[in-house]
Amino acid sequence: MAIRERRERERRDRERLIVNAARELAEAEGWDAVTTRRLAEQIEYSQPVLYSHFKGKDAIMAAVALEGFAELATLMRAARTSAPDPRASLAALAEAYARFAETHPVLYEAMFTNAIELTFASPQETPPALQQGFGELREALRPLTGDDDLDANTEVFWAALHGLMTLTRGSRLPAEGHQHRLALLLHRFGA
Amino acid sequence: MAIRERRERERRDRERLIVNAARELAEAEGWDAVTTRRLAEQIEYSQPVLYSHFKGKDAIMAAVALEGFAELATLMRAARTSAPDPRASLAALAEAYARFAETHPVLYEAMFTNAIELTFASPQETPPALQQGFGELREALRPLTGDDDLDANTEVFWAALHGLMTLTRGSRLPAEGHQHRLALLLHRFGA
DNA sequence: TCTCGAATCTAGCGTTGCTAGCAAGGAGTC
DNA sequence: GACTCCTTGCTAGCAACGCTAGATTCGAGA
Repeated sequence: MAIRERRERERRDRERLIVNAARELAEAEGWDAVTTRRLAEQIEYSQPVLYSHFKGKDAIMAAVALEGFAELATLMRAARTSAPDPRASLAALAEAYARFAETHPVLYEAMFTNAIELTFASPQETPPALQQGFGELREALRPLTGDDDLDANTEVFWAALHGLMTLTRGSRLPAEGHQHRLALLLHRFGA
Repeated sequence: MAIRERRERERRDRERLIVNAARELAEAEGWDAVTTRRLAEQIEYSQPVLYSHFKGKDAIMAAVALEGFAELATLMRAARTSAPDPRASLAALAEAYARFAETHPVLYEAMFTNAIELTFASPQETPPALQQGFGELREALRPLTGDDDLDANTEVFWAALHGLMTLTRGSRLPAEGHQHRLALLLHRFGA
């Protein structure tokens, strides 16, 4: 009985080990450096062990992405709730979002560019961390845009934020005017 | 003398052959299916020939992307100039942009998600087709936002448009409310 | 007709994600 | 306490990838 529990615990630990190794490797050298061989070496197990935990490399990346969603949601919540008024609230949230994308580019990439494994915009299947993140955005916008079309407005604001970050990261936009662009966007949404 | 010219002409033809094959293959089966082996087979030459034309696979994708920028710029110009007034102009342009991203998802991916080879936002190095596309957006916005911060406003509008398209394409946003979100964005920018 | 250089191919390197099939070792049964 | 059996993890290898070195063919110019 207790043996089974120990095994399950060890298994969970090893799964965390894999996800952590993948994240660290990606943050240090980019996703291209995250190969199944290097991951296996890192966790000191053989390659096939990875496949007893995850369906494939994509699933490992999805697990890392999920971690990212949870962290982003926490950051957004903190930013939103610690601001004195609705305008500052939205500004702080956008700032937190931007900072997250800047300081964790590799994580952001896994969350929004790769990893199509995760389901979005479906109340049943969308991971809670993702729904929570969207919820933070929505609640920050509510006082400024009203309840009409709140979801759609949230989606548009999020898309704009996301567009700014991806285009800047891929040097499609100069890093220079970043803060200014963020301010313009906030202005358009009433903050 | 004339022999040299013929050779150069044949070489250009073959380069076009490569780019066309890459684009067709990508549009038919996605970028993952575009391998140097399949490309070589398609153009009925051996693999190394590809490398006498392009530095590598990335450069071939960049060439396809460049084609996409030219087509997108043309479409945007047509949309912008054929509308009766500034508001309709911006709406038509956004509509054209969205339709392009929807009907050429693979091309759009090469232009904005992959292919970091191209230089953006640099007057000297940025390809003309790209500058022209940005120019269309700017001129469509000018009557509505004024000349203050026109470039930055254009960048924000473009980022929002881009964000909407990428998030929708990766099913991060439901396909359902797409038109509605587009309308909301236009409304925020005065159209 | 011969020579030389350019153009093109064959063959192969190192790496990738992933898997089949074998060996070890502990859990449960008599 | 000995014996199955099943789980667990490993070794080895497959097919495919981007890319390149070196051999080979072929045609232009002397």
